[in-house]
Amino acid sequence: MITSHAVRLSDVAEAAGTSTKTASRVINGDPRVSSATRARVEAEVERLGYRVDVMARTLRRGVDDAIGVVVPTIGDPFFASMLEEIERIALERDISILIASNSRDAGIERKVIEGLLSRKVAGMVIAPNAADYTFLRTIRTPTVFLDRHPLGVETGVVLVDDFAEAQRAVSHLASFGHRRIALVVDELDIETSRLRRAGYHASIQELGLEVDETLELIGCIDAAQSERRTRELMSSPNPPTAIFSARSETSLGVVRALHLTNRTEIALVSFGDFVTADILKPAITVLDHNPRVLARIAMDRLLERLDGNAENEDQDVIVPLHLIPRGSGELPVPVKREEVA
Amino acid sequence: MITSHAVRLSDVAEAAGTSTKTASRVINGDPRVSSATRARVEAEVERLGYRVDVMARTLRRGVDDAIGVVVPTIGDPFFASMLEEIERIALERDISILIASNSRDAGIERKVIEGLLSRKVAGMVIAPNAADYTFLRTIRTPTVFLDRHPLGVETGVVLVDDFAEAQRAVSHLASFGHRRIALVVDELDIETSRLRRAGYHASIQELGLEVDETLELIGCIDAAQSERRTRELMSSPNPPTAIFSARSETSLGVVRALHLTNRTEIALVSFGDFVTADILKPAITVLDHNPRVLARIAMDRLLERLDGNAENEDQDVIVPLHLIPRGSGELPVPVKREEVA
DNA sequence: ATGGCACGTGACATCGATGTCATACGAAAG
DNA sequence: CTTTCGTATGACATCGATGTCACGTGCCAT
Repeated sequence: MITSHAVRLSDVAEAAGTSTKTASRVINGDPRVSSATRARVEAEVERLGYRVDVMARTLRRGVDDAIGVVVPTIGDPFFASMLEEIERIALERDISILIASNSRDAGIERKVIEGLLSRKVAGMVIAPNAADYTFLRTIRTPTVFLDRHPLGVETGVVLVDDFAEAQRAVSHLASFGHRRIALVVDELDIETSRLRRAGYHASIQELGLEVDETLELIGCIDAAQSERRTRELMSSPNPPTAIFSARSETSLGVVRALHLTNRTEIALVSFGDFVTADILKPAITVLDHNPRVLARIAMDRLLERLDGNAENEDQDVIVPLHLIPRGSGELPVPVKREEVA
Repeated sequence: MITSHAVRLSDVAEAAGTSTKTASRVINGDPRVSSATRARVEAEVERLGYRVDVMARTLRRGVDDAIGVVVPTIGDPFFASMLEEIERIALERDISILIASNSRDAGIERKVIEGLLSRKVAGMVIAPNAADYTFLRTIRTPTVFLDRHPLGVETGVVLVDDFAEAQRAVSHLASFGHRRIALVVDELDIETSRLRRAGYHASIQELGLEVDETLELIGCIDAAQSERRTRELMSSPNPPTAIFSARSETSLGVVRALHLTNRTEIALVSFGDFVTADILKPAITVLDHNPRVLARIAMDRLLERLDGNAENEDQDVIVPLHLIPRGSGELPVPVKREEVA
């Protein structure tokens, strides 16, 4: 209670008149302790405010009971929700999690992953950045990858069919007559970016159109970038009539650009939902890329692996998405000025 | 799979033909090592892929070099940004952070804090929940509290003047003629909720009005709650003409309710900005409660304390807010139907 | 020459908890 | 009455890194 925390297990043991080993048995729920001794030890634990030293325990055991989670950025609502869900699940099992972000920097990512490993985490959930994961090839720590395939490691991943879903989104826009459809996407060294762009290309070609590079806004790493680029594009000579934004954070920028320049007649589909998307005018049509669902599946897998079950390790899990039509994706092609005149 | 990371410092030392102690000196940058020895050790570290065992080091040293951060929820964008900023700053100093959330549960919060302590973190940044922190009274671990005063611990806190800022926000609404102003607020066991409500009361009374309890939506813990309650309120016999929402997450619910029921003529000021607040129609007037600023100041304080400097420990830091008028807070009182008729 | 000193080095104990193995005891089996 | 066995317990080594302290060497000042 009112102790400056130097209470060790040996203090408890001494106070209870037993050995540290027996006290250790008690706090670990070992049944081979007489109930009298157990009671005495438990009383002293309570009285002295004993708290196990996780460091010492982990050193001895060789493995912590916490699991590590690595995401590119915590601020991105997509990853924030994912983390929240992972934490919720972990809490149910009474295991704690160590969260680390890497600021989208491969060097930092490696450093934080090595940090987690040197902390001897029981397992890891990683939402990969662009990095090379070859250095993880030899580790034993059960690891589940989320959202993207890791370079250099052969293992199953929990993800969505980026190619097909992107293709569907673009085709959705096309079905309302759009032919000049722009793409707003993050950097192409990210697997999901490449795949979604490929899906965009597939859909364009399916329509019998040529890909117009001026309509591809590549390298939009955040909302600010994508807002700026969208504004530029919209004030160019031949702007698009529809936009496919390949990530919810870029969508925020696109939406901001369109609203602030009063171009909300432009059709838009966002890969990933975001807050207030349903109350904007028009409300934003989205592919509901739900981070909580991914997190849940990933945690199921990890917990299974922690129980020694590695059966499904090599198999991808593909989560299907729903396209939620809310208005922005169903806007028709505006009548051209020339045709009016 | 092949080599588990069993490379110890003694392995390195042996390979370099020296003692573990000297190897330890090398990896810790102790200058009292001949450059020849240093080079040999460093070569072996590289060759063997040695990585220090943080657990062992921390056990021996008695203190980890990571710092712990505790927030109520990671999903709340306010705390997410705060975490991001803290991590950014920590990264600059090359110290890692352990993030733990407590799902707004006092019991869990205590557990996670004890977990961090038993991991011997160098320091903590805590955004307090409703819990009692008396149990922290005796710890030595430098701790900075953020956003709210902790019960049971006398220490300075980095926060905003919730009372005065709330009062200002409500007075702002009143200055546009509003007299029926509703309050949407989280649970009152949270200090910030109580203070912001008190500010609301102060402003109401300043206007010479009575507080109308039916206009107080208390206990809105998330956006869903606040949306539901706002809808109820708006369809009551005598609805307000303006709303003061005391937290950015409740504001999301209010905005959703108003938009989905086409009541966007209702004035609104939000305590705390949120994404897309500036592009809604009307754009939302906010008190810019910026989590990054708080985080930066808190980290400055913590880092200072880690350097042994405890001067300002007892002093609160109060961060002034800016009220950003965007439209929703400047809407006039609509002409009443009776007066029209 | 020699005592002092700085410097590089390593043997050893230590941090706190726990795995291994041995032991003491009483009960059941022969 | 002895052997066997199960149960409760504790002595001790151990996990990996590092603090303590002592030692040996070479150099300088006396």
